[in-house]
Amino acid sequence: MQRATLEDVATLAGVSIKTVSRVVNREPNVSLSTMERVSKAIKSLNYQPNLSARNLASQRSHLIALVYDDPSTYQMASAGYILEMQEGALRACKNNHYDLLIHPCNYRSDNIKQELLSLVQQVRPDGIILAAPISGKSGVVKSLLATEIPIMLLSPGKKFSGSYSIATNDLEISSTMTLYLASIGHESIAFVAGNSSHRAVSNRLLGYKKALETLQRPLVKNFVFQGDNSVGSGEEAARNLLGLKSPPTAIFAANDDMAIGVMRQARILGLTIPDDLSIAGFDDITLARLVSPTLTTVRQPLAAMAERAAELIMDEKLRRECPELQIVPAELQIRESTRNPN
Amino acid sequence: MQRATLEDVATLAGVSIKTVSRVVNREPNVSLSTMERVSKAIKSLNYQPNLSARNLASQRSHLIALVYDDPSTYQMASAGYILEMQEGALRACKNNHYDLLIHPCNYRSDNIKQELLSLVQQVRPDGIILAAPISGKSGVVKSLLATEIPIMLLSPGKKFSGSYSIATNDLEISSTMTLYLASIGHESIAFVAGNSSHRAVSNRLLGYKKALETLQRPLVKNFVFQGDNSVGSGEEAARNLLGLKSPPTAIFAANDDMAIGVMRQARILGLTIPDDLSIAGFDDITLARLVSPTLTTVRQPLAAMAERAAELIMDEKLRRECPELQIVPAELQIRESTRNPN
DNA sequence: GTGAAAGCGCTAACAC
DNA sequence: GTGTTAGCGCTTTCAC
Repeated sequence: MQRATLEDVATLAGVSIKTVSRVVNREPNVSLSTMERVSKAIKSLNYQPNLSARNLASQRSHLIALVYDDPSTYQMASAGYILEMQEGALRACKNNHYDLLIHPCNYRSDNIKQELLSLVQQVRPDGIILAAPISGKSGVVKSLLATEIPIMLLSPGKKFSGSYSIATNDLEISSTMTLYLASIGHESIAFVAGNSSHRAVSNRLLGYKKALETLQRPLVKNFVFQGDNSVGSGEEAARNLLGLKSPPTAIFAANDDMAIGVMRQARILGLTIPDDLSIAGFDDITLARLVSPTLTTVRQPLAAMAERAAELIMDEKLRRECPELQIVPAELQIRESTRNPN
Repeated sequence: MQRATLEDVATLAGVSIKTVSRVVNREPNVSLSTMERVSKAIKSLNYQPNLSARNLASQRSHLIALVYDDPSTYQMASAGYILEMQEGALRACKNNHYDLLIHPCNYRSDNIKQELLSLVQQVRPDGIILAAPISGKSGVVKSLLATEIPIMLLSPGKKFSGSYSIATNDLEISSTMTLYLASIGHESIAFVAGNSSHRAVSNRLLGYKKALETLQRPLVKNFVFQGDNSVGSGEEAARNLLGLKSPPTAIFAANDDMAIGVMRQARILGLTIPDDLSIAGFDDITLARLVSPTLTTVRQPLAAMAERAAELIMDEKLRRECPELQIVPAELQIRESTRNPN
């Protein structure tokens, strides 16, 4: 199939290629009649602009690169996350005739910087979206900033001026979850903290603490268990917290994996969820809806965040008008694993 | 950051751009000494070829498009599949300096044909991988064939000459699974058939039948329940099959969702899995390893299939030498949900 | 309102 | 071995 070019269209419509280009790009200064003539020619030849040619001439690729930690190195636990981000980014792309290029890369790899630099310089995406935890790697972000394409950081560990950060209100929503547990009658609420290397995760502990302050309750040291984000550490937390002489009636874990560990261990200890113990998590992983009882948790609007990121890349005006840090609020997902105590 | 061009490198190395081009593309006819000089210049300028320019000139984009049914329309049940395909395709891409562009689209949409045609004509990927069930849509495949880029079909419903198909041995492996169940002592094995619109799924029923022939057992009509690939139809199948006056001791479902439905319903009926009933599925979805007991199933090597597809796109020679239909064998995943009866 | 001409950075075909 | 010359199909600048 021979694809039509601007010139073919121009010849057929009896105008210059520039005029056709104007019509294609919806630029002003075309009379209605010629526009119609050109439109007809475009349709009859089934003309489609060649992206490469357009990119070469205009220095835009109509491509967005989405970069995240390679799930295969993580045993696909993060499948839901990744698809959600892809979905959000794609939604924005489809509305704007952009395409999405995905580029998982190993967080731990040393040459990730070089790898992304190559990606940017060769493919020349119009912007790049970095998902956590890569969005927190200073070296990577900094070297990318030098390429002068818009850098979007999803839930970054820190702020990098020159780039845009899109994050959730981890602290506030964690506070809200804690307050929710209190509101349904829990007097003693424990917290399983996560690996503090991710800034977002440590903010969750701060949210828990803030809620206690709001409630004018003391922070009981024994009620905060330091986990490491793994299911195993959730189990350990449960053994520890439920072994206290006055155990909590609710446990809020900084991520779903740990919450599921808590759930599993609580059941081994003979407790019924949520009758004997309420459990809440954070992240809303796929499994959260599949365990029984289903897990009360916090849902990060990852799709919305990625969509926003993509929109900002595609719209320079929007970008200039918005702050470098934007918050997309998370939401409580109240399910079966929490209810009033006793 | 100003990116270097071939010309910059040529100037610095004191050669023509063609020579630099030769070095970059590892073409022959460059003396060792000039090659070294050029290499040095490339490094010092951190030269990276501009893909758009290369594409425009050479008619290759170093881009592969992966097209699949949009998971958001399916509630993300297929998350595992998609990531596996992406992973496989990406693995091949990384080895060859290609990039991957993903393009989910709604299977049911009417203008999917036009949408993919636009994708191909605008982005000009060097090839396109169509996942099932889109790989079975005649109209789509045919119109894509006209674009003359390599079309790779993953587990297609039919064969389309001119395109390449990469499939698993659904029939044989289903037979193998049935034989396996027989081999551990099951005398009566029921089958839950899936929606026959997908050719692969109906092949599974044929495999079951073939195994019965091999075993010289009669095909009991009541032992084949027609489901629709959903968990709900699995539950229905269980109610039906286990309500028979001589119920089967093993149930093999044509996909994991239905197997999980069977499992759920069997438990409601008071049966213990696998003591009272063995259950096997097909697909090895993420959930298969998460349910308890873990589900015996068949694993399609989706990553390997996608990888192979990508390799064929990137290597024309390979493509010419291989048959249009290639089989990548599936594997039994024996887990906890099957054991000897009684 | 419209068009001519000059590139964007690269590859291809052909000299030398 | 190496260089020269045309483009690839589009946008951009500027003239009309």
